Amino acid sequence: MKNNLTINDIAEMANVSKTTVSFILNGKEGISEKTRKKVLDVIEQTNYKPTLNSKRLYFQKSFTVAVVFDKSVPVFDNLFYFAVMNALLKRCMHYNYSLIYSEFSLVGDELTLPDNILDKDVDGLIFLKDIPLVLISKLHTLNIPFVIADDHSEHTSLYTVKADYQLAAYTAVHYLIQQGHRHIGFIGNMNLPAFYTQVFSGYQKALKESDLPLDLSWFFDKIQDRDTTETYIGQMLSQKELPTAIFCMEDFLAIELIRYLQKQGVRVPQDISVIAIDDIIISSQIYPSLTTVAINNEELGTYSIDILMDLINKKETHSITISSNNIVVRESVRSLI
Amino acid sequence: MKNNLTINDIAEMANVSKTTVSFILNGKEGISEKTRKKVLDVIEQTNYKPTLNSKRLYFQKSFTVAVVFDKSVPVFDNLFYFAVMNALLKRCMHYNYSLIYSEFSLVGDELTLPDNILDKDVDGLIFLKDIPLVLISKLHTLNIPFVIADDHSEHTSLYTVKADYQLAAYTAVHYLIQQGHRHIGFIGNMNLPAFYTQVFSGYQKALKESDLPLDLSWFFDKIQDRDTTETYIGQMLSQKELPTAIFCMEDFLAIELIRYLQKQGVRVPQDISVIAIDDIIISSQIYPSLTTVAINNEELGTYSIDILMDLINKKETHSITISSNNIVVRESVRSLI
DNA sequence: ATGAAAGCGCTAACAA
DNA sequence: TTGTTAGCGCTTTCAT
Repeated sequence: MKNNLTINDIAEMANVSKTTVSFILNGKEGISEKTRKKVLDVIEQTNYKPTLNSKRLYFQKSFTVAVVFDKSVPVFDNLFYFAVMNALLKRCMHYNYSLIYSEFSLVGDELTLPDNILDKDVDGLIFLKDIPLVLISKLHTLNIPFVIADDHSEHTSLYTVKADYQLAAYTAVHYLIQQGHRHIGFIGNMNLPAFYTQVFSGYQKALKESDLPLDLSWFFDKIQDRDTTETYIGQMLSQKELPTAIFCMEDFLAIELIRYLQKQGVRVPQDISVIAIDDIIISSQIYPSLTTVAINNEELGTYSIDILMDLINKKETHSITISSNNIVVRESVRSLI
Repeated sequence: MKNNLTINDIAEMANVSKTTVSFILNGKEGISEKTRKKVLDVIEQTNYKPTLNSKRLYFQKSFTVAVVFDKSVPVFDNLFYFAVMNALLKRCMHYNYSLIYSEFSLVGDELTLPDNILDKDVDGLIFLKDIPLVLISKLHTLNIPFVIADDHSEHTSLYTVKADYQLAAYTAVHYLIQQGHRHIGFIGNMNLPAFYTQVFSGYQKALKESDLPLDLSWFFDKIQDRDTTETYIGQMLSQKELPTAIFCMEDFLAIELIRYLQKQGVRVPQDISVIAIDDIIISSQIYPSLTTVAINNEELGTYSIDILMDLINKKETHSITISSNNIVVRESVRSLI
């Protein structure tokens, strides 16, 4: 039961040269059916598997890509991206690539990348969500191909897979209006300006379409963390008139909002409806479960790898934006009609 | 700016042999300070990095380990393990190993493993949670080292890192008793018999210690999925007398329980307190946030890699059980005293 | 249609 | 203390 058969062993056993074996393994032309069968028989019997390490050396490639998380982002905020990872993995397997799990950090202006990236021991990188400029330029000097999945920036020189968040926001707010809501609040943050702009524009478009005004007393776009969330929600709840529904830029904001409303004795959706964008794992697990616009993380992952493979193989390729109007109706929105 | 410097280039530039360069790179003895400095200068100037691919071939190792998820387990149930992954990654980097993200599936008796495992393109594997017997024997015939993190089985021949769930359960229930609870329900499942046994024993021990009886009308250990959860909780709520607190085997059961109780208008913790084991990410995000016994996923990950490295390097090693009595007090338990 | 031989970038036994 | 040399297991060019 020796397990370390090499191509030489197979060649010997089949009475051919290793070139022949190699040709057969790689499906090349110019081998007679007879020898092909003979060799394949030996391979079958011995259960021989060529090792990748020789190929890696010969081709100067590692046949791995890394998905690189931002270490400074709390794991909770990354929930959305864990779903993407499964799509990445699936697509990598399709290309016979391995997917390595990795992370970078940027504290102050101190950028840290793992050794396997610095040593160029990966053929390409996938980032999730916008990445800082210093990282982009570092990657350019390293000359390593990368794709940003769920990018929100407006860089046109990068390879990205984006979701259409304007459409997603429009879809969410339009749904609220359909359900009879006329007083619709907004909760968001401006951490990612381009993202904010898209979402706000979708929100605004839906309001305008139905001749609804934008009421600033229910409009909070400077949420930073849990504390500011509480402060702003507190402010909103102290108004004489409350919105009947609140649109949140991201599920995780909505989850915090719901948590806070419940804490204050406000019932969701009886008193206030809540809707958001993303459809992260836990949105279906909280009470009330969250009505939201799903972002197709399967597509996000699949296209990212496709583009990255094109880059690795020096093929022509291009960025993609996926449509995002798939509303997932759950319990957090009440119908007023 | 040619990027593909090899050890030969460095040797040439420093006027030494590549052996010398190799020795210096690997910190071997027997090189004069003078040449060492000379070579290191060249390396510094050129920013030369040896590529791993040659080493991989020479050492017949890939310098990667894979963390292998069970594909059939819903992502939500894996939330606990995503936290472990960060510890795995950190420890892998410490050993200069890459961590590849991977999965297996077992449908019926059809076991599927990814090619990079079958081709032995990883040096070792980490599994999270108990794995099926067919997989264990497959791994043995493949002759690939593996460690099971958070195993609950009683196999003594495997390398595992376990948490002390008996202690965790005892800690949780003891805490409830300390808070004045005398009527404590139990919700769990028997999917993993050994796990169940441990947890039940901890629950029982805490009750017995305070001379509290085990009331079977509040005892449900056959939870399967959401539907059975609802059924059983329904049964429990229809009793004339209710427990003041419920202990759940896992956070995710507790989260479902809370969701269901709220749906029925039962307030947590005013009407019923809830406590569990795990401390998954979302337990702090729901309302009320969940009081639970944390399992130290940092240790779980770190020790798993340590053991795996010992196995890979053919060093003597042994399984570990980590202590687990760290209670995280949040909002879901009410004090009765 | 098949084989001989060189080489990918390292490590390490052996020689000097 | 340093250099020469032979691999590690593949792919591929060039002969035959």
